[in-house]
Amino acid sequence: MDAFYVSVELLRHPELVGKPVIVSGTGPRAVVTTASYEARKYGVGSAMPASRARRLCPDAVWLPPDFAYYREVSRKVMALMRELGVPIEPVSLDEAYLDLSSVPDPVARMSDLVRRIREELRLDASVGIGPNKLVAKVASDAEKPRGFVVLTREQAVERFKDAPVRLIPGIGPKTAAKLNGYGVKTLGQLQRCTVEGLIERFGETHGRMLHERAHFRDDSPVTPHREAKSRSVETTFDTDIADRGRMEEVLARQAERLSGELRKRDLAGRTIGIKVRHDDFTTYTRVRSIGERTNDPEVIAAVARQLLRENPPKRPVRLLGVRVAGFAERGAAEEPATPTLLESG
DNA sequence: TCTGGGGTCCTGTTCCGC
DNA sequence: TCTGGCGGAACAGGACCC
Repeated sequence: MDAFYVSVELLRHPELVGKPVIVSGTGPRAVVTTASYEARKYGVGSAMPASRARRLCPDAVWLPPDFAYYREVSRKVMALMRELGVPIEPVSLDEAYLDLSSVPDPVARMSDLVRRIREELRLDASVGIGPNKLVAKVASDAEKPRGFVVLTREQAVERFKDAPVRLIPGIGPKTAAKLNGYGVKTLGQLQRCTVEGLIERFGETHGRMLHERAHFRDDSPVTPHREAKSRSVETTFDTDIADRGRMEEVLARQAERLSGELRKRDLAGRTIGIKVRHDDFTTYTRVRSIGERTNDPEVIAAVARQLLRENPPKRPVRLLGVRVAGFAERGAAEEPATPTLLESG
């Protein structure tokens, strides 16, 4: 979906159509969630500190995110997609892969889908069609907004050979900087690297992945349902806190919220963790596994508190978080009861 | 310029039991 | 009784994605 959160907001704020609109939190440490294409002209983009966005585009209209609403609209988009009757892998509220390999005329079906999304939901979408998820993903981004790009693997290799390596999902800032350090800036240059050379510099898995992706080879399946592995709640404070008692109160409240989310989904985990970010952005995490799975707010809070006491922050704290992982194995039978080892674990 | 929140996956290390 | 090797689980951190 194109600029999804902003576009959804424009449905209920039609007077803002054509204006620079930014969906973002309001605090001093907020970042931009989505910017309308008008705002992007000023250089505003996702994940940018809101303070900077405000300087770049002071006249933008600021809206706080309303994820409940976006979820509702997302469900309608996904429902239209599901009418195609093919495997669908939702990636996020605004993105999904469809396995069209069994469909006789995928281009026509996707044209229909985009038209229906536009007519019935008044929203724009971009489509990429290819022999695998990687080609489809890059193609879908290539001509946003309202893009519709169909490519073979060979066409993708040719079309993007002069693009920066960052174009490839999975090549982030660190990998791109490292590649640039070796003089590899474009996908064409990456395509000419030997797999041996990449493995030497990036390790077996990552090196091989870079080589495969440079050539737009990808055999990952469209996975309709994936089990959650962890669930977390974290908070960045408007101003740093140094008081240990206040930190423990925060952890307790987060444990309460997290417990609610877990119970809503009928999840419970054996591994409880905290995350601490100092004022200088150094971050550490600590986890502890306990004897049996839990979603009890008191138990989560007790372990979180214990972890914080055993690993006190060395500087003022800007972020605290709580996480629960280690859910039941998919399809596994209930674990036999084992004693909880809160103290010794 | 000063960096959200919610996730996944991978790697390297350490610990422990056999 | 001590030592060594091995494998799995747990843990910490980092890169990345939307």
